[in-house]
Amino acid sequence: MSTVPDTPPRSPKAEQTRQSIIDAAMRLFRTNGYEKATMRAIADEAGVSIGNAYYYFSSKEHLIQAYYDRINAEHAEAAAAALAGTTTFSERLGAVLLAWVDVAEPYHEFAGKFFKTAAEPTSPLSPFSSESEATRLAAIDLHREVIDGSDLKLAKALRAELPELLWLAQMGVVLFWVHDTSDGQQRTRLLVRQAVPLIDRALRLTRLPGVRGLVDDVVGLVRTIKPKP
Amino acid sequence: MSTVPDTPPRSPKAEQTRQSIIDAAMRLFRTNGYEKATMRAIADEAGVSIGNAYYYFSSKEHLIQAYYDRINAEHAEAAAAALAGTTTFSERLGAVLLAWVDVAEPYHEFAGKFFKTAAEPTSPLSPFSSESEATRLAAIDLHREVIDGSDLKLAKALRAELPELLWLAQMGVVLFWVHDTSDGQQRTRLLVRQAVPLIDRALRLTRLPGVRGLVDDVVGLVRTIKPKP
DNA sequence: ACCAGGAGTTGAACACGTTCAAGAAGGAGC
DNA sequence: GCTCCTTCTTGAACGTGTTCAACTCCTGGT
Repeated sequence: MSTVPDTPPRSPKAEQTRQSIIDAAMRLFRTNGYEKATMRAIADEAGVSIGNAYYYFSSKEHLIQAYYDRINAEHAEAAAAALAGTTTFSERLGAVLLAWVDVAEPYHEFAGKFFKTAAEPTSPLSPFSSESEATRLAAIDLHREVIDGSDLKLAKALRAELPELLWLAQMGVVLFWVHDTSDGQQRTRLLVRQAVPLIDRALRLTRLPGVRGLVDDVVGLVRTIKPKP
Repeated sequence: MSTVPDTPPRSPKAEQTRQSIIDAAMRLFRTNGYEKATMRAIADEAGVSIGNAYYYFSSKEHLIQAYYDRINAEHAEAAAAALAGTTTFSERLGAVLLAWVDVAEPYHEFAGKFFKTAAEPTSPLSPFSSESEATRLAAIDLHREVIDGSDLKLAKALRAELPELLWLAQMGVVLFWVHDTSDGQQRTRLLVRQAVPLIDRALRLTRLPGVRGLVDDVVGLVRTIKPKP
């Protein structure tokens, strides 16, 4: 769930300091927003020196990662709860996506700033970066669970790639969400509610004679394009 | 084509200074990269003071806009040339997308920095922003031309929305491209070459009995979700 | 010619993220 | 106790993007 710490914890004391810095950062991000929460202010709030904050987190961006992890952890929990008792694919996918919108809602205000940072390919916060691999794989696994616990019948090849594709779709939802200025991000919820049944129908169509070959080729393309061999 | 300048030009002299700053920035971005090209260095190269550079461009990010405009202008030209003489949809779409990759190649190194700026929803550089509407509409029109000049036969509703959807696909290519670290962005070119025929096939499948209803609903969803009325 | 007022220009100053040389604290082996 | 080494901690200092009060220059009106 949690990504690899910047520096491996050595003593309990050190781990405690590490946590207090994260807590301070969380508090200030929430109350003051991203820009106002300077490294000096965070270090101050945590009762340590600036240099010490940098001893544990090699950059401000790395500090934000803790924030990301928290959202992801909350989502994993909320999604698990929402998945319990649902069996249809539509219900399950919708539950997971809407759970994310719910969990992320309090963070929407600064989400733009976070997004900006995460968008840069070299940033450790990028959803495609190696630093966030653990988080990414966990999220993909969640979608695998969505599929496995459902009634969906698919060709083996597609079934194998689908979790990653659904995760990509989720990233699309996030992109839409970040730009969504509607009250309570209603438009994003509308998008999810309407798109999910369509995805369901589309997936069930993949077994159609004329469509099948195309799907195989799409899967082949995905495999060609995916991360380095 | 060109977006609104940060400050409206007053005197010819001022416009000249403005241009010399852009030129200096271009030169330093190319030779030194984004971070090394400091505002002080740019101002120095342009023969003006730091404060003066900020008089014309309210931030370093705003300087990038000039780059954005240049890429778009070059692409429009290259795409028009590449489209001449092609008739099949695959050829035409591929030509436009590959032309973009070609045009953008020299800028790939610091594209991540540009992307970071453009990712923030409130940024005028965001491809979804109202400030970049003119550029966006021009790009969408380019895709309309791709379709209109081709042999593709589609339902009217889909045909109407397709240019925007293709533009969205192009944004997806850009996203992939930004993260593509392969030599000369070969992987992006591979993606385009392989994905284009698949898009072609998928579009031709939309007339299939079982698929048709789904496509109609997707078009309906797109219309529901699109920008505010 | 003069003036008023806006356009254009300047560089010192500010706050920020980050680095680093220096030191303090802690523990393992003796 | 002492020594040595690693872990942990410090704050001054650096370079950056950006701001701003003050300045000069230019232009139109009289």
